[in-house]
Amino acid sequence: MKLEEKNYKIPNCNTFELKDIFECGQCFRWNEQIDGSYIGVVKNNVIKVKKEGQDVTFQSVGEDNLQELVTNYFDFQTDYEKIKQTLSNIDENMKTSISYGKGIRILNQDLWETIISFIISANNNIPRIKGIIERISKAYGKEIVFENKSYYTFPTSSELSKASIADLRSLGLGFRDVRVYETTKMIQTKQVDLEKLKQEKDFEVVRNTLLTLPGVGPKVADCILLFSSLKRWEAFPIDVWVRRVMNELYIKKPDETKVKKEEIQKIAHEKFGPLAGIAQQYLFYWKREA
DNA sequence: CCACAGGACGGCT
DNA sequence: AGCCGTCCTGTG
Repeated sequence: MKLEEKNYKIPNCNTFELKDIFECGQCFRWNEQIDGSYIGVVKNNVIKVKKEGQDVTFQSVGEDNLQELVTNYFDFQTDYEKIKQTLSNIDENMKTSISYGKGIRILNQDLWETIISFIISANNNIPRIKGIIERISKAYGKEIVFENKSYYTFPTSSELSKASIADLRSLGLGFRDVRVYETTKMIQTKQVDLEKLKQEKDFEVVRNTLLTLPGVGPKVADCILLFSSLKRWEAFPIDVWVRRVMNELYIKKPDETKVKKEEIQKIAHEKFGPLAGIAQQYLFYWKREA
C-alpha cells in the first residue's frame, strides 16, 4: 500500500521548541536530522516536524489525519502560556526554569507504548533506551517508508506477545526482558485492561493498577501517568535528578541526606499543586541541561 | 579493573 | 516497614 504524504502548518507557535519537547526526557522515538528538524513515529505514522521562525510545519505518511494527530499528540488543546504564567508566579526558581525550557510541551503518548518504554528506562540511559525501543519496533512493528527510509511502528501488545524472553534478551533488554514479557502478557490478556484504565477517574486507583505490572515501580508509574494519554499532571516522578533539584532548591539539604520520596512528593504538591508534574519537567530539564 | 546510568525487586533485619 | 545487594549493557 502506498501512503500519501500529508502536510500541516501552525503559524505563530510560541510555546513550541523542538529541542525542549524532544530532549526533556519524556519520549524516545524522535531523532534530530541534519537540517534541525525531528523525525519520529507516532502510532502508525511517521512525522517530520520543523520550526521556521514562529511557524511549525508537519509532514507525515501514515493512517491518521495529520491535523487531528498533531493536535492531540502535541497537546495543542492546552494553553501553555497560561500554565507558564501560573507556575512563574510561584517563585524565582520556576521563573528561571521556565525561561530555560520555554518551549516544553507534555506529549500525549500512547499508553501501551509509554508503559513498555518506561519499564525499559529502569536503571538505564537514554541512548540505550532509544536503541532498544528501535530494535523492538523493527523486529515486531510494521514498516513505514518515509522519504525513502524505513521506519517501524511500535508493536501492539499482540505483536509484542510473539517475542519470547530470549528474543527480548537478544534485543538488549538485559534483566528487563522478563518484566516486559510478563507485562505484555498481562495487558494482552486484559488482566490489566488499558481501555478501562483510561476511563478510571481516581488517581490512586490508576496508579496502583500500574504498580501491579512487573517492572513498574513508583518512578515508572509516575512517568506513565504524566507522559501518556493518561495525562495526569499531578504525577511527580522522582529520579536522582529531581531529587537533587528538590534538595537543592526547596529542601535545602545536602543530597546524601536521603529525604524520603513521600516527603519530596508532599513538598511538590504543596508548592505546585495539580501542576506538579509539569513543574517537575521544567526544573528537571533546566538542571540537567545546565 | 571499577563506577555509573533518569529503578525495581527480593531477601534480610 | 525500611535497608541494601543485585540485576544487563555500554561508556568513561
